[in-house]
Amino acid sequence: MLVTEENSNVVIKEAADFDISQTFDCGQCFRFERTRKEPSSFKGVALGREVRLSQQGSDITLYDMTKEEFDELWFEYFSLGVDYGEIKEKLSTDETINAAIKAGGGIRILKQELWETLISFKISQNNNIPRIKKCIDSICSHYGKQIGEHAFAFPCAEELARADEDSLKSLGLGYRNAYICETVRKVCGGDFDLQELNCMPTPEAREYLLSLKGVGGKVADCILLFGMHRYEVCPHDVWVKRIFTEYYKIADITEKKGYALASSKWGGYAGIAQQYLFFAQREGALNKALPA
DNA sequence: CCCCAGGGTAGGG
DNA sequence: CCCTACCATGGG
Repeated sequence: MLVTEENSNVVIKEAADFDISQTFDCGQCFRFERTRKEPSSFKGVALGREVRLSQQGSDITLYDMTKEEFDELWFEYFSLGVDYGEIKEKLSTDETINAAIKAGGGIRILKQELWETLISFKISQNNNIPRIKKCIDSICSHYGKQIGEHAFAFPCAEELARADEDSLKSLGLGYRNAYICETVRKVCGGDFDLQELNCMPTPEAREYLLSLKGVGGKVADCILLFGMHRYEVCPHDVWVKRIFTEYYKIADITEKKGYALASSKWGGYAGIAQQYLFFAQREGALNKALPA
């Protein structure tokens, strides 16, 4: 991988194990939209900034960016210091996961902001991805700082606290509105500390997250994986349940059984395995795979 | 009218 | 520990 600055853009050459389409379409983030199919191009907001990027082969261009900014923010955001080749090799233990890696091996787990991840995945419960995106966009355009002509940053807790519950509810959050308001109050009042959360060992961090209304096991795991890079955490969602049942022939999957199975099969990278499987299953790429 | 969506809560065994 | 009704909202 070689990173250079050319004509006010940053260019990553020969980026290994990185496909921006797979990375943005695997359901880990909700604020990037495709602008062109070929070459694959995306536009979105992260870390309080509007980003445009495109990919041709293994080369990726980030527009209107300096090398300094890339080094400071985006190298970590895209997890470019993580060796996914090595991870995939360790995960490659049966036909099903191999098929998933073949389909989504360019996924990188982004290092998203913890606060945004927390609120975003509270919204995700019993909801679909297009509508989750719509809710988050609406929250940002109403309460976030404007950072571009049509771009708004994700609002911090204090900014969200200015919204009364009725105004927030009008954004289509449904019953999740009350959960979000409670978390906003706790964070603003110092009763929930994100810095502290970030420093906790994973089991304690999970328990701490579960103390928030509207955060159950699955949402907590998404926050641990996508906002804190706890790669051993395997979010136990409906798609993974189906995969365990259909391809690994485990009947009556409960949350507990799912965690135990994921941990024994994929160990410290169970969360990354889950991303490959989730993506591949949604793309229909597991159909031809043999049962494990 | 139904079902589903990257589920969680409350309440009961 | 497990099971279930219910929870707003929108799309198919």
